[in-house]
Amino acid sequence: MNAQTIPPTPAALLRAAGIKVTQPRLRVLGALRAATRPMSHAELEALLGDVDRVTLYRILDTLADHGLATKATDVRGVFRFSATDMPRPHDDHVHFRCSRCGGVFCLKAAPPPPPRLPRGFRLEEADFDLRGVCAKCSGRTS
Amino acid sequence: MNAQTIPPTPAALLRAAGIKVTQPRLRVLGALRAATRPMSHAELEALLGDVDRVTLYRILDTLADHGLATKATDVRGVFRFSATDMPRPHDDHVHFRCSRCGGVFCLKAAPPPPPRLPRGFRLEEADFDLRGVCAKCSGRTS
DNA sequence: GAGCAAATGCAACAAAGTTGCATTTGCGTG
DNA sequence: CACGCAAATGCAACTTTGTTGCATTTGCTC
Repeated sequence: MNAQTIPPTPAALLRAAGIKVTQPRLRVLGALRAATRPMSHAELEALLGDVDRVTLYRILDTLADHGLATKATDVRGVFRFSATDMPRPHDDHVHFRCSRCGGVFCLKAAPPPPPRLPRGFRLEEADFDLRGVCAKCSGRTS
Repeated sequence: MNAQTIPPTPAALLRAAGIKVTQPRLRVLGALRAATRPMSHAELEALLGDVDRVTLYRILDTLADHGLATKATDVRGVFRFSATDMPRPHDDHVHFRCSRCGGVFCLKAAPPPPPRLPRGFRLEEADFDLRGVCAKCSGRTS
């Protein structure tokens, strides 16, 4: 029980989680831990090259099920995964989505304090999602 | 300039917007104005029966472009349309999405006041979107 | 009523996921 | 070390949500 400053290898993490150590899983977990922001399935697929689409979906779900990754949906409703215990810079956020051009703007405003949740609910992430018309689009009346 | 208490017919609205009055448009706008909540493409398609999928998408976009409908994305990222100037009961909202079972819970808490927007931005809707684990899912450790 | 642009309908495609099934692989056991 | 079995992978196919191209039909103006 000595303090570990060396980050655990993907293989050690998989073993510790009690799931088989396979080549695809090592690559996915490695990529996830190397990433600086939550990654979508499409991004990981492009990054890893030749992993099977379905296998990648399943590996990501498995990692999330065993606590090695966090699964969250982004503003567009697309799943994004990040390695657990990795620092996540863009976590809580205020977004503005332009309903005309579809652009997403990240506002610098701090997200408001979350309301009290019903008993048993555990908060993990919060997005304050605003929609309207951005400066550029509100210029042209269309 | 006399006060109109009679709601305008879909046909009158289409004409006023300067777009052609067609059968599919009348049906879509009618359904939208009869609906009590923002409708997804799939819901409208089921409701209307035999409108072409693509035509329905295009009609909805046309109505939105001409101010007769409002296009917004729901929590899942799916477009929802509502007739403009119709009362929309579920507009501003606090949602909690369970990252494990995917369930959406509508919290009774009032949405927080929106932050100040950059110049030129016009706010139309706001969602305070929380994610985490719901009471039922946090029961079973899995 | 004729002509033309606009709108519709159809086929096809794209992105994001899911499901079923056959094959391969990890790994505990002898 | 090799054997066997469950677990993981890879492939094909299908779903949902949305978009694009093109031929045909329809609304509206003259």
